[in-house]
Amino acid sequence: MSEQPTILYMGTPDFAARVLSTLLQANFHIIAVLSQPDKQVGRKKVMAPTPVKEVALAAGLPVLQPNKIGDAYQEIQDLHPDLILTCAYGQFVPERILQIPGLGSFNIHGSYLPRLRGGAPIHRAIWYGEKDSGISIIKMVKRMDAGEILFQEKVGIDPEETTGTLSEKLIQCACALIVEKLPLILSGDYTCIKQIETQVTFARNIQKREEFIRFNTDYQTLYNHIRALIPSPGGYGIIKDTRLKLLGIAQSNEGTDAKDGTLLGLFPQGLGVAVKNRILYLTMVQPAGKTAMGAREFYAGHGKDLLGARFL
RNA sequence: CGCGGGGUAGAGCAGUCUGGAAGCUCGUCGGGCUCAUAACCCGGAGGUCGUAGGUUCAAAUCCUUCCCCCGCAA
Repeated sequence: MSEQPTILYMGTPDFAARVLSTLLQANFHIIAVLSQPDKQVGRKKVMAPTPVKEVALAAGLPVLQPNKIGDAYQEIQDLHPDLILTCAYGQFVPERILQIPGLGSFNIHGSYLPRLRGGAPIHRAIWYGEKDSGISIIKMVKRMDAGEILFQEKVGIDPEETTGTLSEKLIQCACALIVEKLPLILSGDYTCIKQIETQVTFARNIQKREEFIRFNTDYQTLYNHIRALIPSPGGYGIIKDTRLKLLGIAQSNEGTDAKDGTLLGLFPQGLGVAVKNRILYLTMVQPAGKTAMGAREFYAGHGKDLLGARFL
């Protein structure tokens, strides 16, 4: 047991927590975990541990949460990790830290690199209408997600995929891949492939203002935009001064003469909205101040006021 | 003390300002109509109006307590 190389794991959100759980279950020798600092969450200002921290604490692992990772340089060095593994940590890791472990520093990234480097690869994959994405295990270098690729695996994206469903697929892929390949990495049994720079694309983090959905855009673009934000952070449209989160949608081929954004009524498939002379169905919706509800429920309470009204 | 919306029938809402018989759209149950229906018609069941107290002849409605849910912002 103690002969195994030691691993320092760095991660923050649920995605990284699931991977950590899997690694622990597979008995890899993780000696400590780095995660983003706890932050106040919600209206009550409750300090919430990050998902990775929760898993780590449950496993009895020490957790470091420096505001700036550089602040923890000494502690990291004192841990003498043989290897650093990151997965959606949320901070840029400086070179001097990457160089600490003898076996190197590696990152699990939620895209098929070199496509979609950056912080929101899952959201962007759907937003950009990609047909597939994947998981890549790469060497960490100075530039974000630019290191050489050790292993990667593709994951298909269905036409009706959302960020939620794709995340689940990618998590499972990541868990399987890292459990299979980590032993090879620990033993140095791998080859590196340089990323082809001409094929690089970027997946910037989602900005607040990108959560606002306008209904006067191209049908497919709008559809991709909305499903990319499901379930989180959730895109919203504005109709009659009311903010409506759009949490479930479906395409259709049915036509309509109504202007873009017109709420056509309740159909078996959901609330019909006109977009470029085609109907888009809203199946799950959340008015500001309310809990999420299905199309039928929303229509029961608000239908008569909003029939014929238009989203901006 | 960050800003704000809300808790009324199984669901979603109106009613609260200007106290005075519990309403709307659905669902559900029963019946009818139709070649047919997540269509239409008729009828029924179902609510101590979040909690606790106060004011009043009378409280969903006014005052106060507490609990819970959510949007924004961070």
